[in-house]
Amino acid sequence: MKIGYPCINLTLDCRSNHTFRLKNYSKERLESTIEANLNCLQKILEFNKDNKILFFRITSDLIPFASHPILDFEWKKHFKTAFEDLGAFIRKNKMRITMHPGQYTVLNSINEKVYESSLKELFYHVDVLDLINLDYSAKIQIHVGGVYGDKKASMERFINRYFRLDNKIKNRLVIENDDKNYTLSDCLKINEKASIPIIFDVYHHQCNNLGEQIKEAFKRVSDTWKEKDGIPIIHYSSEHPIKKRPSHADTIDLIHFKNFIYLTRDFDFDLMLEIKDKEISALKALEIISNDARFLQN
DNA sequence: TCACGTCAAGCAGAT
DNA sequence: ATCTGCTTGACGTGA
Repeated sequence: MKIGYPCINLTLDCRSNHTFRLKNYSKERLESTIEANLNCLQKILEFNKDNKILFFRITSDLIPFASHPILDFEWKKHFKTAFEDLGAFIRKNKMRITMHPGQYTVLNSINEKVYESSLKELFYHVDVLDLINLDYSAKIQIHVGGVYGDKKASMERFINRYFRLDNKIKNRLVIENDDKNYTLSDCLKINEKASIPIIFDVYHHQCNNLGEQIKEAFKRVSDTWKEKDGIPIIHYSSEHPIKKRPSHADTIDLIHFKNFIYLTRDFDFDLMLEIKDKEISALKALEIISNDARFLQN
């Protein structure tokens, strides 16, 4: 079991998600921004290594405007070596990496233009993970998408479009249950047809479910991950103590977390903590699982 | 130097 | 009709 956090490290004084306004776009500005982002990413990974955090989500903002028509800079060629170095570091330290395209990536959109730009965005994410030279356990996770008043048709549209995807994307793409539209049960139905692995988000499930208990859910979800996909990925958060659902907690609730770890003791998985204080909570979680057999076997 | 309106892009649900 | 949340945070203009 590896513990991870998404995109941003709050302890370090650098960010790997620097961007700028489209109206200020220039090749030079893009190059210097990417360079700063890659440098910071390296620092974050070093921090993670030093703190035994072996799971991390790379921000989609790593390359600003990567799928935008304005882009006129060959960033893949230009930063080839930097990506190779990152890859060597990640593989040497047996880290797991994921990426999560934003809310504008909607594979099942009824708007053809949105569908096309979503494909571009998926290729961008694939390019990053391919340049870093990671195996297919490095996943790109998306939600199923929009409902458009007809969930059945929208799920079928997702499946049909999934089948037509380039293998480069299919090898890495996974779906995650969301807090409003597509439940675990919906994702499992899609998996039956498309064999796409499912990231189970425990907190989303709490917000949006058909009554499945955690253990039952873990069993079903684990079966969707094949050998080449790596062990299952689980997303964990708990609800904010004051704000109403679906607000994520500001920091980890240690009692809730201990209970979760105990409940899932029969399963092995990598755990992404979607909690606002990022690595602070990840470090607390690590301490709790430091004597767990699933952690020790890594 | 700092505050605060705005940022490439979608969708659903609440106000 | 407009706002909010989603990975919400970072940019950048104006004072």
